Amino acid sequence: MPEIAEVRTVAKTLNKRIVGRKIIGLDMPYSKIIDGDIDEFKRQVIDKEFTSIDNYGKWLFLILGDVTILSHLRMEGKYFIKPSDDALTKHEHIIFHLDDGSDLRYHDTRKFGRMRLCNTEEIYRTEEISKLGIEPDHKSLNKEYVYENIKNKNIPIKTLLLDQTIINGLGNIYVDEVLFASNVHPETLGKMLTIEDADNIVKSAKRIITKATELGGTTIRSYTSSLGVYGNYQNELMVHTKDKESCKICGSVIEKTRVGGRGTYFCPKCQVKK
DNA sequence: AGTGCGACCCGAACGC
DNA sequence: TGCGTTCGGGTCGCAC
Repeated sequence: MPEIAEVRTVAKTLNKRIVGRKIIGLDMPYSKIIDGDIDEFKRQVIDKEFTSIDNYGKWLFLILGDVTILSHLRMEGKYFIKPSDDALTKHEHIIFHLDDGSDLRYHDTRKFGRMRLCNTEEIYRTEEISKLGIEPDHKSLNKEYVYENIKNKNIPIKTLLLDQTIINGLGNIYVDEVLFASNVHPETLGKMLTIEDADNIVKSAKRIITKATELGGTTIRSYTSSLGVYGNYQNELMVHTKDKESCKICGSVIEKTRVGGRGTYFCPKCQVKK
């Protein structure tokens, strides 16, 4: 569930809370979260200090000077800061003991999240990061770029936007919102879309992600908070989670369907399939 | 190469 | 009530 706006919120909060703290110990009750050699990971992060926290799309960068932990929260990954002597809870899988008596704890009910180590100067050359597209609100994202990347695709636009290689950072919630705002039906194949559709998608994505970032992201379902921080974009949602409710624009009944195996909400009147 | 889909996970919601 | 089943959601890897 954490998409770009939520990950930015986590990065911002972690920057305030752990920069300057040194890792003095590490426990890994469920070490499969970490890709690569576990002992090497441990050896590399012990005695390092968090120098800054950043993100690119949904990827979080926990920067420890010359090495960086790439952390992907997938659906339910969360970080918490707690006193070291607090008992571990069921879904706390990776525990960083810090030099001020607190822990940074990675919590993930579904164990889908992943972490791996890389050299800080090589972040953008890693397999995970190098293939990612442009962030929705970055100035270099424009209609020509999007149009060129979708115009030959025999794939539904919803699926294309969820694949992170064109636009980086949109997930199921914001893709539904962007397509609604663009008057594009989620099942429309990439090759059916016009440059005007691409323009609408770009403009909507910029507006929606800018607003969602300002509001700290979206808090829906059981996924509530990370580090005690709640987002407020859920109050702005037009279609996502609105099955059978009336469209705020035209009054039609919002429908729920599946596109590429994902729950998809849309307005049948505002978003006509081509 | 391009495209589709199950696996990874587990708790909540749902159906009987 | 209590059980079994379905759903969800990001990404990878395999199958066609």
